[in-house]
Amino acid sequence: MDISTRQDTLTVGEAAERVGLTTYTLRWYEQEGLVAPVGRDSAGRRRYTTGDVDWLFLLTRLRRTGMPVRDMRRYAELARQGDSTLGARRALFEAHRARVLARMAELGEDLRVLDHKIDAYRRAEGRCEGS
Amino acid sequence: MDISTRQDTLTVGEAAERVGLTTYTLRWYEQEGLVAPVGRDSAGRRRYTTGDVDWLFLLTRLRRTGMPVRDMRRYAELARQGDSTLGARRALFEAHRARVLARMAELGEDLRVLDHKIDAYRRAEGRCEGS
DNA sequence: GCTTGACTTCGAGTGGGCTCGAACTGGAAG
DNA sequence: CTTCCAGTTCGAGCCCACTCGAAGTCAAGC
Repeated sequence: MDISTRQDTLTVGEAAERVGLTTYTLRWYEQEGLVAPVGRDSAGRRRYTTGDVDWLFLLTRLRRTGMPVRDMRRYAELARQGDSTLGARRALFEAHRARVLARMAELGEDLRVLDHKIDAYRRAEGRCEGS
Repeated sequence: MDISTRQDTLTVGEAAERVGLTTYTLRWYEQEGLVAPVGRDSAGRRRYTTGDVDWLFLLTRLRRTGMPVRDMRRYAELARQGDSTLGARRALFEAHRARVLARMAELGEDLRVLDHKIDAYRRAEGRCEGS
């Protein structure tokens, strides 16, 4: 309907909004090699395909789970090399999965410490009530 | 038995090892007001009491659960003000607890994305097996 | 045809959390 | 008495992940 949305591609601003990153960050990711060079329109402006946006979304999940940008770059390089790296990519994800699980377990333990502390505060408040 | 461990206090190096931080970080925490000024021996060296170490341990849990140093400082300030801030400190912990829970939920979702991806890689590897 | 606003590149700046080097001091072991 | 080690202070430096300002370009709307 709107000629500007024709062709199923998004501008950097639109893509940024979709994936929850800023336009600055999107350009920086490309520059850092986390994203393969994005297609351009006749005026040299980036046009993000659905595939590009999916890739960016995946990157945000990796990032959010604590993967360093360095490792994301390595992953992106593997992906660009095609099917021969499928095994390596899976291994990378499995290793990362294990780290995320460990992190969750750690958070669970830390949560128990917080709970104990909250309890201690409740008891202390009870004792100080009348003072 | 060892005269140097007399008095139940630890040097900065020992304390660092116990809580899993570096001596640099321990001094920096003190400088940043995350830790009240630590007692000194006759030569001006820090001596960490059991209480100091417990406090440091708690700080490491807060840090590990993603609390910014800024908030840890605020918490330390409250603690230094005594019992009148018990309620505020509990509130701070409860708010933080909620954030940690949210973070864990988020990690759980992200984990599902990772699992789907691992699955996709497995299937792709199966398909490429003979090539 | 002019204005507006989102885009472009480039390099510099920011904020968080440490991390370190330099120069010095003091107590314990040989 | 000397050597050594672990401490002291101070300010500077580092790494990460963005974040931004400046100067310019271009297409669309009025």
